[in-house]
Amino acid sequence: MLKFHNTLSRQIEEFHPLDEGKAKVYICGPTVWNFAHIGNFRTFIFGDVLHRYLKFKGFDVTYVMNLTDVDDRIIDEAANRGIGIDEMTAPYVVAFHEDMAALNCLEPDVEPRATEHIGEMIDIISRLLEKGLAYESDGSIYYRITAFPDYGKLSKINFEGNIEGGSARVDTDKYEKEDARDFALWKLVEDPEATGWDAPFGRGRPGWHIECSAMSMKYLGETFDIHAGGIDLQFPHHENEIAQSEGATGKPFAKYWLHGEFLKIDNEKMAKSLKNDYTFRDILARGFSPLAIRYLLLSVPYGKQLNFTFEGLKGAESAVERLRNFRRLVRNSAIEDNGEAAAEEAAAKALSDFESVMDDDLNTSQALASIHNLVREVNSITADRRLSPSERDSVLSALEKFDSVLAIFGEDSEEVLDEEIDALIAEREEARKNRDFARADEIRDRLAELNIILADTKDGVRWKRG
RNA sequence: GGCGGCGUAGCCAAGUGGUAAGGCAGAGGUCUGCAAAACCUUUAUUCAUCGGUUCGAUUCCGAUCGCCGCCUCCA
Repeated sequence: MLKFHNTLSRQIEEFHPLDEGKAKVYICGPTVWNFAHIGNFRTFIFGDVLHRYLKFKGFDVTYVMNLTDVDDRIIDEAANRGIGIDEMTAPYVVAFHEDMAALNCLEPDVEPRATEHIGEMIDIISRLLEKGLAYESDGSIYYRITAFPDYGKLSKINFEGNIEGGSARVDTDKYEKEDARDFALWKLVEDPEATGWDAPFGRGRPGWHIECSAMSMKYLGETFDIHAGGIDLQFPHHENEIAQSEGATGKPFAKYWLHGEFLKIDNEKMAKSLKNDYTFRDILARGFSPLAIRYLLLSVPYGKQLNFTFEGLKGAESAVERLRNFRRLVRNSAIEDNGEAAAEEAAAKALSDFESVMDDDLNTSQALASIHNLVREVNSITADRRLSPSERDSVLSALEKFDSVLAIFGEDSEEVLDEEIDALIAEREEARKNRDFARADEIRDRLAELNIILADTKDGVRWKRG
């Protein structure tokens, strides 16, 4: 039974989420105005694991990730350059897709953009106006928080202490708002030259939060299962989404809220000023593989801060390589119909461990441990004897299942023996038999230049591409 | 000022009221012509500090120190 530890979900136990075999998931995606940094990808990779695990559990999943392309920074920069918003964001959208693909993330079922859902946003704002949950002031539209008593239940924010405490910066001067906490749903654009959209309540631009209410409900319904995103979005973004959506529909919005915690870099916060806000591309340029990056980002459960270091990334690289070697060795291992089943039992145990820890709020840390345990056990077995056919099949099948969720093994390059390589290996074997080790090593070096790494085992010569 | 999280071996870290997963790195060994890979053994009487509750706490409570986050459209 899949459980999440989010506090809000515990408060709404009357829900029976995921009980109809369907899972509807919305995750707040990137603002497509630059290359996303590695911290963003932690959240997106966690979202991907959620997506994959729900499928693993047999749910019919609808996974929606939005691309935020309505943002004053984007709109104004596009206007400065005299190009459209789409043209402005296109390179970053392409880059984002490339990065996500490199990180083995499944494509979302829907990837809606804010610019294409202005009409839906206007509809929600109109409903809020009708219900008295929104009001017009100086041509802009604001949400009336005093009319939504549940406000603050997600982030458990205490406004009284906050505001009286003196450190909360709520700009009361800028607009004529009824309450300092009220937020913009629609921002009036007075300059006819400036980019804006027409609405019954005036020409303007949508507030930041309304897009996610509009797009999530359009594709998933007024009540859906899981809403995910980075922890920083919890307040005010997600709090405001709840207020807008539940205010407009009168129905519960998302049943579960999952927030990806922040990354620390070398135990410091990630910040532009510290110059440690690496993009995925920066890290690739340092020679690390996407698989290792994915592995490292999954090595700590999503709800905990993760200390990202390049030393840790090297470790992840080794760990991934070990897993890949293991799969290759099992796949190529000689088998023997010996009726043994110890490895089969280990595989079954590992799978059941994997599922029970993943069920517990997606504990990827322990999920990885269950895989490593299997590796160690099967390696011990194969050191002594050959696997039985059913042992080998069950181990390979378990690995496939693990990887359908974690996606850390990567593609297995089919080891088709080129005739040239084949001939060289045969020649080397001949040389070794004749104890002409100089020649044997020469051939091994030659193959190494071709990026072929040899391994002599008692079952014959193995090779892999380096 | 308000709210929340964290502090576990050299490093990254999981976890639990009953006596510490996993990975990386290190050390020794097996195997090998040498390597590589793999395997075995090995690294925390101890989980920031000080008190309290308990038969028993790393795990619960309180205090202290340190770090991080949200309250600023930064994942």
